[in-house]
Amino acid sequence: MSTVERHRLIAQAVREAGTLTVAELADLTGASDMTVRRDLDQLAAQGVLERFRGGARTLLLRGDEPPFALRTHEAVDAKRRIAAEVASLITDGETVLLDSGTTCLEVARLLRGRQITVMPLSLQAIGVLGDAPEPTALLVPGGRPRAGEGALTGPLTLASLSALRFDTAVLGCCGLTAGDGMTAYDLDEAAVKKAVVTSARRVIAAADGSKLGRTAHAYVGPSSLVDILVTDATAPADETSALEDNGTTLKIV
Amino acid sequence: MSTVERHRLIAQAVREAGTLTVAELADLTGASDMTVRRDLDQLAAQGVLERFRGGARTLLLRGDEPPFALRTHEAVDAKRRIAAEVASLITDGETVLLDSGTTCLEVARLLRGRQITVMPLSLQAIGVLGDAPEPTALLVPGGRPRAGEGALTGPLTLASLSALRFDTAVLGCCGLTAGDGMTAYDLDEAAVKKAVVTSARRVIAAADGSKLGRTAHAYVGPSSLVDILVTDATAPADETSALEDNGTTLKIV
DNA sequence: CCCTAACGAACACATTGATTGTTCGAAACG
DNA sequence: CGTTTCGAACAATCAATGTGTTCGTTAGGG
Repeated sequence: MSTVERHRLIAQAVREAGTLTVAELADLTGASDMTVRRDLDQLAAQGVLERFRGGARTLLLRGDEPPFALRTHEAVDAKRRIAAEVASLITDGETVLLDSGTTCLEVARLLRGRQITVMPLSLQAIGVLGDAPEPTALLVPGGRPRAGEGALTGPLTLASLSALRFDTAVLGCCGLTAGDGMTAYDLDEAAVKKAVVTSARRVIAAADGSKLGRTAHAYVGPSSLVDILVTDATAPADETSALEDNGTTLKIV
Repeated sequence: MSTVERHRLIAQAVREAGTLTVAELADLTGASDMTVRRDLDQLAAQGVLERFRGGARTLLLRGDEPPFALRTHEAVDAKRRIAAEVASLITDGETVLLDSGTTCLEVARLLRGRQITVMPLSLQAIGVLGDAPEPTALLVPGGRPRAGEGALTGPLTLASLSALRFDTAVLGCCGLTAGDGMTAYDLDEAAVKKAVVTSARRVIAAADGSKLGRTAHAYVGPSSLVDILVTDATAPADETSALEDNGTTLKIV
């Protein structure tokens, strides 16, 4: 078992049980207690759980978004396929806005070296595209990164968005339904997504099936603002057809 | 010999000779020709030199600034000492502007975890501070990164700077003299440095001795806008005393 | 106040990834 | 058309990381 697998296993177990001891987790993972202790320290630093002497307890409430470091390793190949489709929808010469989130980060990797101008809205994507080879042009938006997520938000981000217009925006989202529209976990991020939609002529949403039919806290806008939705086959059929009725073009990979 | 040492050796040799063959460089470095070829490809990608069949020729004119990747490994311990002094001049709770350049990047490393708000003006520094532990707060300026340097410039950067005020700015520079003032190699960077000075209450310049008495192309402003200059003992004494006469406080480490 | 369990530091070991050199077939230049 | 250079592939080497063990220290409970 790799390190990240064990981290996910521990995070999930602690989240479900609420509280677990080091010994229980060592037993569960098959690793030594020292390794479990090191894992718990790392997960605590990521804000996933809280350490106490002898074990750990969860910090994530039900419905909370799992931290970025864990989401990165969930539904990996679905995200990769979705990202590949999104990248293929982008034409050379375009100016592209790239949202934060793990799926969009995967898109960023595929855009390296493409002949486009891209403005990524997360620190991670900036890192990926920061040393991209020619002819890719990078634009950095201002902003304050959300802890753990690296998603840029705030007045500087909104100002950067309002100063520019883009051919295509690639949007990630936490929830998307025909009824409740697009939603995000974080209010500031939702404000950024709203501005993104305003600044872009074409909006591509990249969301694996688990996001469809789900509703998060912060409202972004109606589903009709999504021109193209790229998702995978795990998306519920009733939801996708309802989204299609609202005017969104579907790409299921 | 490490990889970066060999790269520097090759870059310097090609720069001085103008043109060298793979065989000559393999002989010089003691590495195999395959390794030299790989090195040349990497240096060509960095814009240091131009590949041709059988060897490479320099792209750097005399007086040009060597690329970032090479400067990082020059005067390493002087930069580190200067950076340590700069970091010690910054008080907890301050808001700090951090310029681009290799010396300021070293400062960024020392600011990780400090209780400050910091806005770095280069991609590299953003990368270093992007996952800084609490209680460091990061602000990202907008901008277009200069190829190879990662220095953020342009209207978005200027807008971000004009929207904020800072307690302290840490400025790197390419040249600083009492007579010609502060100068940079790049016009856009000079414009950013001007805005930096305007947005900061206190200006600390971090420049190793080689920068003093040197004048580059783009004018930033008179030396009197530097409140504190942190440099090392290789700085020419006549220059430092002239700067001191202009009102700059000296810290020689 | 003491005892026990948990912790963290230090070391050894394994595994992984990066770097380098070699070989060989392909391509470029004269 | 021959020679030289190049690039891909493979194997060897080295560094870095992750893991487990040991042992002295510390925190908390009785």
